[in-house]
Amino acid sequence: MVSLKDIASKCNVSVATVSKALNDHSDIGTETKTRIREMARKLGYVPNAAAKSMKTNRTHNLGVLFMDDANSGLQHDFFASVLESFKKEVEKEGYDITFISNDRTRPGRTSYLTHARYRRFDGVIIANVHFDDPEVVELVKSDIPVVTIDHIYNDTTTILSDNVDGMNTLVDFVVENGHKDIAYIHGADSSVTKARLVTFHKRLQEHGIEIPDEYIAESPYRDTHGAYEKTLELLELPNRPTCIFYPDDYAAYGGMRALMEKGLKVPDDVSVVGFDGIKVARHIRPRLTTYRQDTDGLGVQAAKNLIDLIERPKTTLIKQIVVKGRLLEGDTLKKLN
Amino acid sequence: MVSLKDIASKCNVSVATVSKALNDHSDIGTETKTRIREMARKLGYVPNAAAKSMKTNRTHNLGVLFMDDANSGLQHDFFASVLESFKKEVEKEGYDITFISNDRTRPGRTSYLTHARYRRFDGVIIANVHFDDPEVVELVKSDIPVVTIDHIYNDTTTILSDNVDGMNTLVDFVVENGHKDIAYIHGADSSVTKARLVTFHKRLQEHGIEIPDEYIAESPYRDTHGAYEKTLELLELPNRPTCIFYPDDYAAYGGMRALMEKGLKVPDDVSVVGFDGIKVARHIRPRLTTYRQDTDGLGVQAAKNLIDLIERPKTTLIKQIVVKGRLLEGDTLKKLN
DNA sequence: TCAATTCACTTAAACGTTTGCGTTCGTAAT
DNA sequence: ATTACGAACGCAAACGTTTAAGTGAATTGA
Repeated sequence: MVSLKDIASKCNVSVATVSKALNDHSDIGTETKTRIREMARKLGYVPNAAAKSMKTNRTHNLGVLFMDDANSGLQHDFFASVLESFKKEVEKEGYDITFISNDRTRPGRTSYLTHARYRRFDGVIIANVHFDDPEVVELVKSDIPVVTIDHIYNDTTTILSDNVDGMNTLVDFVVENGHKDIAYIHGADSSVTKARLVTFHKRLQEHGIEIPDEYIAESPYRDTHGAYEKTLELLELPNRPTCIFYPDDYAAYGGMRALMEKGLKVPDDVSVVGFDGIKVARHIRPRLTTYRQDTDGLGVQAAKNLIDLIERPKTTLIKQIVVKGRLLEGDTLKKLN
Repeated sequence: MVSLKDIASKCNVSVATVSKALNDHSDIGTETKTRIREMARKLGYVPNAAAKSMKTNRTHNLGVLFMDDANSGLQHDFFASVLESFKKEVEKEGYDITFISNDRTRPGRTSYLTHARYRRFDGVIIANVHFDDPEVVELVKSDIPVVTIDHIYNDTTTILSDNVDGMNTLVDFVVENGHKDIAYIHGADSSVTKARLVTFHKRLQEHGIEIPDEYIAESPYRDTHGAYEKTLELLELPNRPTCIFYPDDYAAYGGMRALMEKGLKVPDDVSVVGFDGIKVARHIRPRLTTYRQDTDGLGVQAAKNLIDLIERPKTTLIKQIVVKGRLLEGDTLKKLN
């Protein structure tokens, strides 16, 4: 690998001069600069990120931490989408991204924070984790700039998908279409779930609609089988709901399977509503009626804010940023009026 | 950040001794070792990857290059799955992964190879790119260990999904079920497409089945709309096929939409066969009959081989590794006999 | 008892950068 | 003719490691 030293000796100047020339410092003559740059190009010089980072204390590398229950990792549509747009956005500013390994079982592994320190990440984005995991908390509380997705910590910038708006939008839409008997299979306990569940009840109450307790059930996110089973239970009820909300689109497909097996048509017999707006859902019939989270917006906001936190710490304040999504009208909701 | 120097002065030993103690060299006394390690722990010492890599010329960081036509990036199911298992596998050996940025439009961007050199990746995995892109070729031809997915270069280790076996399996299955009029909407030109297409014709010929040219059409991978349109064209034919092969599962869903809109039932009127076995397909009814590529196997093989190439260059040879998938029997193929 | 060996540690150089400070020199101002 | 100054460049230290070679003391062997 050719280094500054090689260029220096070829050009009969000092290493310092080469460094300054390549970094366009003002105290190097124009003629010398071009001479040096020519030589650098000719020799195929590539700077060494490691050496540079030792002096500058900046790596231009960001850590990514994510890990969900199902261990689906990159196959998690929502997260993959957010990460993809995050990646594109930070690349514009010259940052790379590296995963913080999350294999908790490996012997000799290090904590998330230690891993982040080892690589000297300039900042970290966290999503889809157990936010009360002590290791996650340790990382969040550290001096490393952090942005979280969909979970609020004190003193940490968070990008939130607008779950309140999402649920309000869906409830309004469903009620406008004449539904009153609405069941909700919600996800496992978390701040996201709570926001949606509370909003669900609140908005329906505002519409003057009472939801019996039997209409509320819990099933993990992205668990088609769980949703399938809970749906079957709902169908046993004496007063069957006319519409079922699911924690996410995957779960909705699981529920639809249960309905089909029971000989019920969607949406003629029972309407179905998802949450997420996963890409593939647009290509499958019947198209799912759901709330599409703005994963692009989430990723871009996360990127912009993390970079601000890193590059302009004094003028950047910790904040919560809410990103709205939008209703995706499909074919799984029957108009009752 | 606490460094070796800090530990050294606290322990009244030299920096070298600390380094050796932490790396468990044999020429340090047991008592000293434990004393030093205790202190390191107490001070919260974390090694500096950059400094280490400068001396060792190894970063334990691998580059990932991928980029498809649709720019879907991480949202590409097949690739995301392969990458996920690749990631888990390399993490076992203490490697991290960093994306090689592929934003070709950014001003001041560097080539893939330059980026890889800048970060001093120990190795690189390449998938889903334009393999004839000069920049990709440059990277492949470099001295950096490379493993490619689904594309063969000379002198490069490649992990291949078994497209021949996949197509044979599908053809056999379809023929066994009595189909003779089989159309194939294949993907855009590539080595993968060619392998599948050639096998398609060959195997059918072995079964004594002749496929008219009108039954063969082209539509890009993962393009539901393209598949939709091509399907409509197929349906205009005087002798309608009884079964249609698609380039991938997404395309198959696009095709099914066309069939539904024409009032045709799947599989009663027309059978549909996909290729990929994307996760979500298992949760949607009707379940798609398809060939599930072993993305886990591909990722693991890519990881193992890349690490071999890096760590044991003299005893590792360049090879092509074929990973078989398996038939995923769904509900979209009608038994005609 | 003395040389040879082993043990436990230190020295110092090196990896490739960046950067504050110093030096040299030609030119302009006094 | 002296002083002052800016332009252009070099010096050297520093970042945090690793490692070959060196050193001194204790142990061993004959």
